[in-house]
Amino acid sequence: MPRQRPDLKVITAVAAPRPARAGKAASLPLAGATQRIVESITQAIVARRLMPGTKLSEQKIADIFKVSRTLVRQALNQLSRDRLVTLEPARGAFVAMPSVEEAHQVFELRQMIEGAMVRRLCSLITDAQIAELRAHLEAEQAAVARTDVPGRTRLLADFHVVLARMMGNQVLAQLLGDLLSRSSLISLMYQSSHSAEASVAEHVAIVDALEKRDMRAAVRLTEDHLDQVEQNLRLDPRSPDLALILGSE
Amino acid sequence: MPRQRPDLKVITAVAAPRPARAGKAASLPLAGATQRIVESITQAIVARRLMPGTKLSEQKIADIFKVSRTLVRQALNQLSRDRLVTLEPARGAFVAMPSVEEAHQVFELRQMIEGAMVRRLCSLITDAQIAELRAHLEAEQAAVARTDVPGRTRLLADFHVVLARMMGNQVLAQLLGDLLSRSSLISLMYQSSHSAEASVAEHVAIVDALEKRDMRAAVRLTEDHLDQVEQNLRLDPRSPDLALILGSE
DNA sequence: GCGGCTCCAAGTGTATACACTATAGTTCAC
DNA sequence: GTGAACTATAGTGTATACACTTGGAGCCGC
Repeated sequence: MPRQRPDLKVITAVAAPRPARAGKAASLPLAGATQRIVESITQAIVARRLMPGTKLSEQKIADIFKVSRTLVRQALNQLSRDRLVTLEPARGAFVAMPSVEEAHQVFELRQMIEGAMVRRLCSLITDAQIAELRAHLEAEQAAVARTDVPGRTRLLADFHVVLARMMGNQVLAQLLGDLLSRSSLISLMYQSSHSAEASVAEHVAIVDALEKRDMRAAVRLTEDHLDQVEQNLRLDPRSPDLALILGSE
Repeated sequence: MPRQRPDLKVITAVAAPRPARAGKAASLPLAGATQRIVESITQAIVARRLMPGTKLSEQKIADIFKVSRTLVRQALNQLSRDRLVTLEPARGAFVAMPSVEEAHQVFELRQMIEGAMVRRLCSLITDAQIAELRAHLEAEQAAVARTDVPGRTRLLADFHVVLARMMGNQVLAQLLGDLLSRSSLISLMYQSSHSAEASVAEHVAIVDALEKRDMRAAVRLTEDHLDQVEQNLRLDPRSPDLALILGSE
């Protein structure tokens, strides 16, 4: 059972050996090394390879990435601001364990933002963008059909980011990206029972409403979708995840 | 003319000489020293004591706060994530100079979030909270009356944070706090011509609508208010702020 | 035998040292 | 005299060293 203890090897130290950046600073690799670590750990958390509560030892991570603790600390600080890891003074960094309250607040905020987003999108969206969404939905369905769990998880989250990008608002897109990472961690904490099929169906309904430019319906469907996702988390009883808390050492 | 070159002394290195923290960790001074630096610089920017484009030399800041560059770098990294400072590789940290595009996106996002916030607040707000808002409005009016520019600027921004806090959603409150810091920097960049009196009047109108639980009006007034603030920025022509760009060295 | 204390190891928090990049000042060639 | 190349300096980027806190194993006292 090679999955017993959540070992840090799961971080995988990124496959891409530095894309040799085309011109000078292609997109925004401002702090190359640190950013690579942040993205690897973020990926590991979102892809459910790092469990909440797992300790992130600075030296171990430094060894994995072949850098000094300095850069690892920078990365952990960034992740701490994203609320994906918690820093306990003089104790170390741990994969965050969002509280029930925090989970609720994140979903409430998403509902507010995505509701407003879809409302505006109804007036702005182009036919080409509708087509892009349809293509995305097909990818979702395909991933569900072949029971590609990591792929479908990513695609289901990406749907929301794609919508954000269509607003042409980078500030919004980045914010929603952060919230989705947090949501992913929350779903892992409180094992979601919301079936992937249902999510896909709800996404389809939203796109249908967008295509018809039915603002009222699109907003309602978006809010309902997020309600569904939240309602299907196991937050109600006081069984926040005993197995996780105890299992994480 | 002691205001010629934007010297870093304006940071003022915080007055409180370490409150000797009562018990052990009073509220949440997780990373005491670093956080102190972040807050001092944030305050300096929001209070318009640091101009956009000002270089933030690591060693100078380290000397001011009597710490090593290590902690200063941590602070600058955090500020960079808040988009209050820009890090240029191998060149240093500078107070951010948000683009016109970014300014627009920030205000659009605020409109989405605050609109949704006020909509929900209409159903949730209590009479006591209305009273609290009235008290805040009086403070705003008082600051305007005595032409207390720093005070009124802070109070006008705080109004929005107070609304966020009334939602009882800390994630929302922190996000809006960050967006308001960015907005403050934007207002400084593109010298707002929106009079403080007008802002106060618009705030009053919003509270009036909240008191009547008139959801439609409250949302519209909130969105209009943010439109007004944005429209009164000098973004339209291509005079982004030549004086600032050239004046900042 | 059980509870508390002391001492030790592991790991974080901060400071310092060193390498390398960018900028400005100077010099040289044309 | 102007412009380009070179050099020197200042400042950032990363690594390493050291101080201190935490958690635990072992020991002693009760």
